[in-house]
Amino acid sequence: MKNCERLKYEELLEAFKKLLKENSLKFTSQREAILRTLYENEGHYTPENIYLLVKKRYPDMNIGITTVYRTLNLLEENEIVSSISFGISGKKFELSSKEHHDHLICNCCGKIIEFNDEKIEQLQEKMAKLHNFKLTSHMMQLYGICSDCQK
Amino acid sequence: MKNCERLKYEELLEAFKKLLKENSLKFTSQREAILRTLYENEGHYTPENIYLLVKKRYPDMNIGITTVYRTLNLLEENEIVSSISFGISGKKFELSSKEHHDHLICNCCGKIIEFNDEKIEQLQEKMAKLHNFKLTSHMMQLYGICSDCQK
DNA sequence: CTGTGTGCAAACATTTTGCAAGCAG
DNA sequence: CTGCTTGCAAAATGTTTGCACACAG
Repeated sequence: MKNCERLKYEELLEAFKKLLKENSLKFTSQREAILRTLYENEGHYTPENIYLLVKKRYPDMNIGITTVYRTLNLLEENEIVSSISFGISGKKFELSSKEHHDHLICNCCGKIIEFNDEKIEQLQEKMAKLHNFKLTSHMMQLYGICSDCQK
Repeated sequence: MKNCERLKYEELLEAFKKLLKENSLKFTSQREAILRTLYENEGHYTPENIYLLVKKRYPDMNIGITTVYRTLNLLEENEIVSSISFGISGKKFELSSKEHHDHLICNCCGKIIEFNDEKIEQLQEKMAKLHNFKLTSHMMQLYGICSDCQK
């Protein structure tokens, strides 16, 4: 796990606590467990995935999948995680990093590669302007066969 | 409805019949009703939407939502329709046109505008190449507030 | 006739909601 | 203490499957 460029966990946690306080919400062990699990497992997960990861990481914690859904929605509303719905079954969530990125998805093994291209971003802005849209967000997915699966 | 640039319905129908014949499948009134409904209603619809449109257009036809799902899957496998899953609840389908396009989606009223930008397409190809992906398809969605909703 | 297609009901899968008890502040 | 949170079960959605009958070829 590369730590150099990433937000430290403590900073993330503080941001979360601040957010909770501002909204008169409570800091609970379940909420922290979900946040930490997302932090420790970089990648894209379904609520079910995350639920299982939390149970594995905290075998003694009593947690229900309902809480995972509720917490993910809370985190998404506050842009701490972001979600993306790929073709099949449900949304997948990941921790938002500071940097926006797009996804390259292998049809064969499901691998997801993230990338970012400044020129594409600029063109997207241009297209929005052309249609008088005030852009709030965007996502792009490229589907294909990754180099491993081409062999 | 602009007919000038579009495939005539008869051509679409012939292509569908050909496809059915090649796979030893049968041409039924329900299948035609769904195809025609998609043709007559440009736009992006959920299976439920399409089911209701078909019932409205063919009040005397006995049709179940199951058939709509099965037919949409059949049409999608054969690339006569394509689907896209937006954030909320389920896939939406539309007739495939010859031209690939991307989507500009209003967060407020749900309006969908289609567009295409050759430069973006080229950059997408470039990104795929950079990661040794063999590209099969891609989709891009820009979310924002449309000009009407900004008022 | 044969085998595919259909509608219905039931099964599934995923996500949300109602509720009584638990716990953070 | 107060009221937000939780887990559970049930409900609500969205989609697929099993089956007996219908019908296209």
